[in-house]
Amino acid sequence: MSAKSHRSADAAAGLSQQRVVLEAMRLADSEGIDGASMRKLAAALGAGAMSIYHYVASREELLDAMIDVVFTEIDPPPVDRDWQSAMRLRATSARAALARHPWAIGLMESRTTPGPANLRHREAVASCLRNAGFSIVMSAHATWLLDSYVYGFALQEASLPFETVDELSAMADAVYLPQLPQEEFPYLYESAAALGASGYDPASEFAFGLDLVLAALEPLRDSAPRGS
Amino acid sequence: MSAKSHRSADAAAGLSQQRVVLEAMRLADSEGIDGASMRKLAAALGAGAMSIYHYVASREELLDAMIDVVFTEIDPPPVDRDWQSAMRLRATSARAALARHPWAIGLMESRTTPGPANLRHREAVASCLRNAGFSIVMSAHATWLLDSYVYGFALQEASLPFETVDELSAMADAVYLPQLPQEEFPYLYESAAALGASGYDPASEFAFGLDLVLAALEPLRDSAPRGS
DNA sequence: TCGTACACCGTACGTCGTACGCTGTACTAT
DNA sequence: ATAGTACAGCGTACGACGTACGGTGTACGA
Repeated sequence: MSAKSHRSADAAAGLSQQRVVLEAMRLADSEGIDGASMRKLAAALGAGAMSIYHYVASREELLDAMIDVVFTEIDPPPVDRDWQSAMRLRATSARAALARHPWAIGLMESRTTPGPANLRHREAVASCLRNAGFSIVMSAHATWLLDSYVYGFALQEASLPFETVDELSAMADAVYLPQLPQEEFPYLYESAAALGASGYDPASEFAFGLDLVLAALEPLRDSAPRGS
Repeated sequence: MSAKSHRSADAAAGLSQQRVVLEAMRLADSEGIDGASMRKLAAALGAGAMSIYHYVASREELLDAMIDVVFTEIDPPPVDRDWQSAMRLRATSARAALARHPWAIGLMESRTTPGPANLRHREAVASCLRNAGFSIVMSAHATWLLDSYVYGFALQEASLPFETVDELSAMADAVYLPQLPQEEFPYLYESAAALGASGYDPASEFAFGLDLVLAALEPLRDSAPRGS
């Protein structure tokens, strides 16, 4: 018996807001967001259901905290790089984080108040763009555009019915193609056939659109700002 | 008493898969997706909770059907226009539909099998791009990019804490700005201040990124395909 | 007249979030 | 040593949820 626990099951005694939120994320990652119910979360922590409410005011607040941890995991754009590679690094990191935590995407829709990590991250992005010579409104445009792309890509990626490239090829050939009446959907069919044949990599698909957007944004900077 | 109803409360007697799904959408639009529970839906239809299961196998299937109706509301790219305006129309229509039905965005993440309207829509998009001279893989790239932008924009728009432009100005000045420590978040602050001053229109914000992406895609078509 | 199919419903089970009030421990002031 | 107070955690209970199961009345063909 550990010195700390004063009664019954200890289970690495001593909860904390951190431990609660992290365990909730672990559960949501592996079981889906419904797997992270208050009761199951408590059980996973070796505690009673109501104990959680000492560290989190409500389920809503827990979800907000989980989202903010996700933002913690997204690298801000590094300051010592040209703006394109800086933003590319941040976007890539964001996609990875959202792929790791697919439940976060669906959550963003209902949740409106940004947490501190979220704010810090946005500040870093705004700083990067402004210092690269974008005007205030241009920075806002660029942020909307880039964020839309990242979130939308993550959303689509999360709704793909497979996890790995091999699974795709297998599924495309075995399930998808036979179900697609070729006469009714000729273009979808040719596309699915090509995909099944060539394999498919979400990471490089993501890079394609990202580079295209970054390049299109480049000429919208003010000429000769300060650094970079 | 209408001739059709054989017992008790009629409530425009005669359910149907259509009526069920549309009422569910109406409820979700006005009360959020949680407002469209099976019981509340049944109540709104003047029926008992279990009656719904005669038209829909499960809640999951109901949600799938709702999503497919949303795709019904998105105009496919018209065939008689150049590819850019065709795709612009479709994207604009998609944004509008998703703004009308914000619950649909969060749903896409969990739901993997596309309904018939979804398939028809994707086919029309693929057809438009292929006929505009994009190669098979280029069409796929363009679709991913454009869809990512549309979905991501809708996701961000749905998580905005206000509905109208006036609300934004009011909120920016009254709530947002005072909460943002100017020393800690100088760039966010200047951005919020500019937004509060100038007003903000989601529709034109959407158009900005969309036009930029469409223009960036233009040179990726094969030279001299067939029409257009 | 009977039988069968259909449309619909009531009840019940297990789950959920959480309000409320109770425990036992630790620490502080006397 | 004693009393008081704060903290951490729990048990129970309530109303909502999705839905399995087994009705029950009406309509209609034979």
